[in-house]
Amino acid sequence: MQETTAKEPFLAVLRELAQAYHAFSAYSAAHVRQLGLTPAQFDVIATLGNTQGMPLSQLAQKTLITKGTLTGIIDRLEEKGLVRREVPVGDRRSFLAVLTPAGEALFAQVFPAHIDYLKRAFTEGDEGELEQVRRTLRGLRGRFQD
Amino acid sequence: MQETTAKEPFLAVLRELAQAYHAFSAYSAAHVRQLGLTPAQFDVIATLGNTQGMPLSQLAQKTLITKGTLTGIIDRLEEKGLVRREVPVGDRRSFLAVLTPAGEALFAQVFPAHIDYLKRAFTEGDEGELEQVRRTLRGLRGRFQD
DNA sequence: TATTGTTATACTCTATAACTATA
DNA sequence: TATAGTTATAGAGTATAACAATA
Repeated sequence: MQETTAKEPFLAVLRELAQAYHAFSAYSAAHVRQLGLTPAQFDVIATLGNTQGMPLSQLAQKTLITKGTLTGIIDRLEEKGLVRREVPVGDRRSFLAVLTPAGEALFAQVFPAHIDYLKRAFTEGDEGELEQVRRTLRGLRGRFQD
Repeated sequence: MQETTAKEPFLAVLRELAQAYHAFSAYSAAHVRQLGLTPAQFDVIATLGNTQGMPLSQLAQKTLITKGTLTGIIDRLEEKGLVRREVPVGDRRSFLAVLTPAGEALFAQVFPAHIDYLKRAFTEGDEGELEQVRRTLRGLRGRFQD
């Protein structure tokens, strides 16, 4: 996926996709780590924010983290006192992952700050253009998973 | 980066970027692992293919892998007999990473197959569209690193 | 039997920084 | 001093499969 050739335009697209994602990741992670969280941990906090909690299965779906890995991430967030497991009524096979008060406080404090940080990369007011970019990416994703 | 709000269209874009990349990664990695390589190892093999080898520093740049990690990856590829380190004339601080004959054979065998595999996601003949997608991604990347 | 999540194993990759050898 | 790469440390994510509890 390294050499861009005129013969394989789709390779150039994939390389750009990887590089765009990498650039975004590095940009975002630099900020997240200052908060003492890994990107995956931040993702979980951000996903649980403003919810009543959700089953680990649903959390795994939303964060794109596999269930085995998620167990470890939730463990570490529990150690930090940011998340707790709650047994939902009606199905004792599962747990809800829920933000603790400390987790909610952290979310309220750092999530908007992170959004602002990300937003700095989008200074110009290109509204309709963003919608077009979003559609383009949606289409690209669809090629690999539909 | 989970909830898409009309108020923050750029968040929707970033979420799509993450999901598009994730979908592509999963699609590609499923094939790569069948070859007994990790995605990072495949990336190195693919980058070294059809070259005379290159300094680890350059390889790190191209693959987006940091130099510390690259040391370990090259070590494992050396153990597999696919890559060797070569001391270039004129600068004994560095090494060239070079495919061994076995590495070249593997490259010749699996690289085109992988390209074909990836290509299956791009069945329609949308030539000019791909160029547009590439430009869109290039622009998105630029927001985070320029 | 199927589902949810945990555990175990064994690797692989990551970031960071200190370190060695060479330039 | 600066550069190329290695090493050390510590943590985090991956795949896979077996497992327990519940449905």
